[in-house]
Amino acid sequence: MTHLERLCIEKGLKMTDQRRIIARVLSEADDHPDVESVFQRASQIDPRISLATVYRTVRLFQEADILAKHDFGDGRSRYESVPLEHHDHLIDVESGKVVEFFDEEIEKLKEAIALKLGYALVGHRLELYGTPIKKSDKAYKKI
Amino acid sequence: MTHLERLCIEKGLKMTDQRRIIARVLSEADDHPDVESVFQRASQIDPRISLATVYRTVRLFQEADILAKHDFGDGRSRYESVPLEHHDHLIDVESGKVVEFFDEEIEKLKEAIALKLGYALVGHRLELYGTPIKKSDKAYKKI
DNA sequence: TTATATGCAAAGCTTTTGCGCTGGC
DNA sequence: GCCAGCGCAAAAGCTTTGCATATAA
Repeated sequence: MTHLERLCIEKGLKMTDQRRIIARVLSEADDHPDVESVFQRASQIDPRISLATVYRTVRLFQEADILAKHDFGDGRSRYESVPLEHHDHLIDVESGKVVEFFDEEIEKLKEAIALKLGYALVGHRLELYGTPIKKSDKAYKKI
Repeated sequence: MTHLERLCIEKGLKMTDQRRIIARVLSEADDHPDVESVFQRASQIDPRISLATVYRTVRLFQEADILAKHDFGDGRSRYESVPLEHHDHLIDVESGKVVEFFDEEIEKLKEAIALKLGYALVGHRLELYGTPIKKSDKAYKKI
């Protein structure tokens, strides 16, 4: 049983074949697939699945807080099973590759800034967009 | 002449009545309007304006780097004239209010993290989502 | 059994685009 | 006068939904 399926059961969600398959696809993904990709991967496992169900299921999972929705600026939503430990994303604007990172210091700052403004932090999103540094680049000299 | 119109001229953009009006609406906005809002405000100044032109114009301004596009997770894009100094956003999830803030330390960290990962930072987005802290809240005690 | 989930196709929303007309420069 | 910009309406892309059928509990 996959990680996400276990979480579904813990949340008391009714498990259908479709949900199990979608949970598996999302659990096994090491990228950040959009709905279309999830649908394609799920269809390969079982063609008896519809795009509407994928949309309904990712929404369900999201509302159950076991799936995170991201928007990397390309017009569609991308998904990622809620990781054990939080992380942020750096998007390579040349290749579209997504690099995950975690920085303790920046996490503390987020909390502190919200507090200073009079808010309790309930969510946060940080995305960095960058181009790979090559030795010839000016930026490389900074290192 | 509004701030944004001046920037348009500096960038050498051809100025039509419509662009001037849209620039004015965006310059005078102290919120983060979506295209529909910009269209409505512009229409009040001059009804001879179409939604398509608003879309084309915000895109043009964005490509000229004089307008910033945001996505606060409600399905449409929100716009803000590029501020003199960069800032991030905290979104009040109860009221939808958007608070702008700037934190030197977090800005430096963004750059440093990208560099550490081998990237030159070309863009970044930080949004905090929070609920207002009342004296009765548990979080209030942290202050 | 009974409420809930699914598939299909239609519709909804935001955003883009083709085309003939208008208007800056 | 010419090329870019505009309005209009159609279409495109992502996502949601109505309805009849199927299925988990």
